[in-house]
Amino acid sequence: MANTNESASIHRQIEARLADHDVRYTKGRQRVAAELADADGPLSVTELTQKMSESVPLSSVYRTIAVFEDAGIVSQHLATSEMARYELAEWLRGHHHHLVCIDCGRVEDIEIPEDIERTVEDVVASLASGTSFQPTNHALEIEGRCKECG
Amino acid sequence: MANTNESASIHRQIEARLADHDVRYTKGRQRVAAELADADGPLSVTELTQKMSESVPLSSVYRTIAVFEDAGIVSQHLATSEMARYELAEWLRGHHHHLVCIDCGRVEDIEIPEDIERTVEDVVASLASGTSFQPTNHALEIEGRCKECG
DNA sequence: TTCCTTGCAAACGATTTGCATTGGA
DNA sequence: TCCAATGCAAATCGTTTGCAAGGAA
Repeated sequence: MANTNESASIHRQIEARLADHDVRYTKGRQRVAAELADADGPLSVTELTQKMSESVPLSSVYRTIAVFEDAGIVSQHLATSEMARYELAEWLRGHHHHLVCIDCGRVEDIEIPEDIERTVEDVVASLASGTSFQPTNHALEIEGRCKECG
Repeated sequence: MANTNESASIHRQIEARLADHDVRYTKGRQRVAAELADADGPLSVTELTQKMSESVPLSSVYRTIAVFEDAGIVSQHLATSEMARYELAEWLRGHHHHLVCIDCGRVEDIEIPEDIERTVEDVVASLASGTSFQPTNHALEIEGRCKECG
């Protein structure tokens, strides 16, 4: 994700998506997008703000996140945390899952081999088949202790 | 879970666990536990309070939840919601997963056949094997549209 | 000029906490 | 009696919003 080409491509896609929603891709929004694209896991608005060198009011970052969420550019991470954390949506960063440290709270993205992913999808499909629930997405969150807290 | 015997057993287990933590199983706490045992999905403190006939201050329910969480009796549901939702811990209600409606927000427990569960565990194990992350638990959240919102 | 965007401060809502009172062992 | 548990009100803290100033088309 630190790759320059990928990053440029992501920015272009975000710009296009925002254009569809008739909103501008301003510098402030670009900065937030850059941090999200660079992150290795979902970030809270506070973390996001701290990572941005120049001082930006929290409310502006909140508004940017709201615009992004509305346009489907970011999604909120499933968590038990007191603070919401956000990451680029799947169509931008690819399907992935999370390792959540139960001690320090750190969340790390994890990519999962295609064959295993297919297995998970089979599981989801077979679970839903008995019900009238129509699945559109799934999240496999793995809790445990990370390297540092191990 | 509406079964009386099961329910009685759960209360006994909770009482014992609380005793281990040197806290009493008071009437207020029993009422909260009863609602949780009766629920078919995780509940917010507000929902919990509303379900309890007699009026109880929110702060008391919050405190009960805090005590329960501390004793490992309830756990907080993984969510993107603005309000935290709680359910009885796994050792009390068994391992299960969730169907989350992306329209109405309703969360429903889903039990998963043993062979499929084993598959999920294999997936988790194989994902963690490459890392220094030590998994202790996992959650498979299935998002989609429920019967009513379908 | 015309709107969208931003900053600042105030408002909100979920959750927590201080303190005095109640109640169980 | 003694300390945990509770009710109430005030405090916190993440998040949202009103409004006026700034900026792009």
